[in-house]
Amino acid sequence: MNDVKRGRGRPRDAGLVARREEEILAVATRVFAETGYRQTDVQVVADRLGVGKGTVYRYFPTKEVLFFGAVDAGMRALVECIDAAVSGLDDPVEHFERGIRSYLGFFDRNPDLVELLIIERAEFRDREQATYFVYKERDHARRKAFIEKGIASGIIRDIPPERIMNVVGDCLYGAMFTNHFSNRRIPYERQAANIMDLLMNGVFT
Amino acid sequence: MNDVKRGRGRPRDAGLVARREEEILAVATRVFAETGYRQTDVQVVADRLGVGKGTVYRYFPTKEVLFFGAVDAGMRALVECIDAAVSGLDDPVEHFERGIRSYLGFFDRNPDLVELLIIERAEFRDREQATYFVYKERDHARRKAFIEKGIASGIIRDIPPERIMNVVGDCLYGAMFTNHFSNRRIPYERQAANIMDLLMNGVFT
Amino acid sequence: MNDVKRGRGRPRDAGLVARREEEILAVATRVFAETGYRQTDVQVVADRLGVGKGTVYRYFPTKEVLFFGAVDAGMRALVECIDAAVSGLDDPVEHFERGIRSYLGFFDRNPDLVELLIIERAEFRDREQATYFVYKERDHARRKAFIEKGIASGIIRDIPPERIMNVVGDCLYGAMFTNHFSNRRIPYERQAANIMDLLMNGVFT
Amino acid sequence: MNDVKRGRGRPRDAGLVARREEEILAVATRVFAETGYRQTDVQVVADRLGVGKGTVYRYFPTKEVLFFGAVDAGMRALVECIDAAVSGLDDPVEHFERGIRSYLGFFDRNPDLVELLIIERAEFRDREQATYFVYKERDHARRKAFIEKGIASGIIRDIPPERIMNVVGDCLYGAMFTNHFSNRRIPYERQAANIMDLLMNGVFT
DNA sequence: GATGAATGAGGATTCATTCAT
DNA sequence: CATGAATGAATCCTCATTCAT
Repeated sequence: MNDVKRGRGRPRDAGLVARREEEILAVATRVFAETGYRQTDVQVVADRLGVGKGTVYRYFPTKEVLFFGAVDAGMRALVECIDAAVSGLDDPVEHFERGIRSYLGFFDRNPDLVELLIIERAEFRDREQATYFVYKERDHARRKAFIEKGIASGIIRDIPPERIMNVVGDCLYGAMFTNHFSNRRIPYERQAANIMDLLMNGVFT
Repeated sequence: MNDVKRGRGRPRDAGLVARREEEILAVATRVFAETGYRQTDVQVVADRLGVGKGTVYRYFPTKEVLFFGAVDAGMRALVECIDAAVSGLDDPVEHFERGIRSYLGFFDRNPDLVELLIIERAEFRDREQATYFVYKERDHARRKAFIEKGIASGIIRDIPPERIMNVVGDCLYGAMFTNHFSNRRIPYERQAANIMDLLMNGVFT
Repeated sequence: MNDVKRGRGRPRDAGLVARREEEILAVATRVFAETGYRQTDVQVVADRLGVGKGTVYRYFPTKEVLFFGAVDAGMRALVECIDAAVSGLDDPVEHFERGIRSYLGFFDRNPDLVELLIIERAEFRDREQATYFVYKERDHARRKAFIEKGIASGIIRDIPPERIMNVVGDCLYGAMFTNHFSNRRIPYERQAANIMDLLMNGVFT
Repeated sequence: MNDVKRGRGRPRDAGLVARREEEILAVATRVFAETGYRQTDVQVVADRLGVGKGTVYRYFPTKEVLFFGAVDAGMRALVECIDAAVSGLDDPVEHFERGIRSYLGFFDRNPDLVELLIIERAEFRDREQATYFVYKERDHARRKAFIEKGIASGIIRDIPPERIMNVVGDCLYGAMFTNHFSNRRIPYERQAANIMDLLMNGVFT
């Protein structure tokens, strides 16, 4: 942690800064999710942290940066969670289900992130791409390769991978929002199983 | 002073009121979708209509009422569109596909409503239920009966109707948002066909 | 009523106009007293009358004129009431008491006028003189002569008439406001008697 | 993050806050008295103070709070003034006169408070009790006891104390308003003497 | 004459951001 | 470094008045 050349004065403690940032982001996530973007007063974030407003501004130069910091932290955590869940799984079916389950489980435990995603789209209409889709795209190639491998091994039907990715992706995205918005209370494991059931067996006889 | 009923003076024109309301809602839908709720100045709506701000307030007493008027008009149109598309269809499979297709087609032609739905959820976090789900719930029994009939006639697999409704509903909701947010440009007829394909045949072999 | 030269068209019915004006003033008095000047919407006055807003404006060209019309009507009624009560009374003491009693009685029956007087002063700070004092001054000479006569006849103490007029006037003005503002519920006859008692016998032994 | 108590950063200066509040109230009193409540733009108060409008709102969260702050400060000062004038006086007659004189003197020096009292009643018609009467009532018992003592010692006539308090109270209240509204320019010492004269000797012979 | 549709000036309040202490 | 006092741009809504019908 101290490999960097010592400058003059008190050395920066990068770890401290990082910890502070995390604390702030955690509180900001809560407050934004509760109150919305516009309605959130940075003062409230500061109050909840027990620090002065100026301190928050020291770590995040604008409210917007603070907000996107929170969204980003949430999305990073989501990706980590899913990666951890599917890493090392060889069976495509199992991989599929674990991925779905961890996605739903994550949002079940982190409803604030759902709010943040909605808020982001509502407030920052003009951004090229919403953060969610940035992360989604980043992983696109990997997921595609996974599907192609499943097709090659004869486990997945030989149809355009994009078609599968789209439908499954939409289904999860929709489930995540619907769970949160309509207060639907299916345990996420069962919900994942239900989705898998339809993906395996279809709707019709 | 009590002969108001005689109808002296300028008569009220109920038709005028209705027409005005529609015009205003149409413009408001555009402006809210472009600008967001908070960022939208009612003055801008008035300007685009070429009327004074007071006039807008004559018809819609608050900005919030105006906004919900727009959302509601949009949802009513959606419901009408789908109803028209599936009315008189007996074959469950055809009914299913037509429903999906008209849903996707409607939002494809009315991207502003997608924005409005997002904005509503982001700004009016505390509402009991978002308008979309109010409308969805209103139709719940009918859709369920439809599925049950399909099961009874052996065309739809004999699994809990709710499970099908949830997965299909989430899939469409997710598709609608994803199309709009990630600027996905699949023709809606093909997208409907893709979804139907997976619902009929599943993902796996 | 028709002595004026007939003009062309339907002759003006001065009586009708006057009656209409009175009706409007009566309602306006109520509404202003209830709601205050600024907060009063002329539309509300019109609504309560069951006429269009334009009609009110036909009779009173501005809200301000309407308000002062109401105040003036009230003050005219007060003066009439007191005049009627004291006319023909020769005994100064009785005259005094009757005047006080009718003043208090009038405001007791017309609390709206109290509000109007307050409102006038609060809203029209810059007027040369509030209506109440215009009317008061108009009667000044007569009251002074009355006191002087009482002094001359040895019934009233020989002190400057102004002193008596001031103290008694202030006492009544204060009583009128205080009755209304602090919801004091002494019957006005008794209150008049109490005031007379102190004016006759003083406070101290 | 929890060491706020250590007092890092710019310390709060309680004295500064109090001083600021006083300054603001002083200016607000002037402006409200000049302009009225509704007509007063808080911006004007800020301008006269040479600060931003936001600063005024820092200290007084709404215009209404600001207004009542001004009224209250005025009434507090009145009470203090009278208390100081009569403290330590044993002779009831002297006490009486000093009280009256200091009341009239105070309002003579503080005409803005007269305006504020009127404005309060005109704008806040629906309040349980106007500030003036709140303060008056607060002192009721003390004044009553004073009168009763005077009666017991044979200096004040043995009549219901309330009667005396009412008449004298109304007389002062009316004098205060009348002085201000009709621009009456009697020196307050003489006015107090005049009132005392009538209270001692009555009007009639 | 009567009506009510249209207008737009006017004013309270919030809150992101800066910067002196 | 940390703080919080100060700022002012931004925006909703009301309502007197006008005038076409």
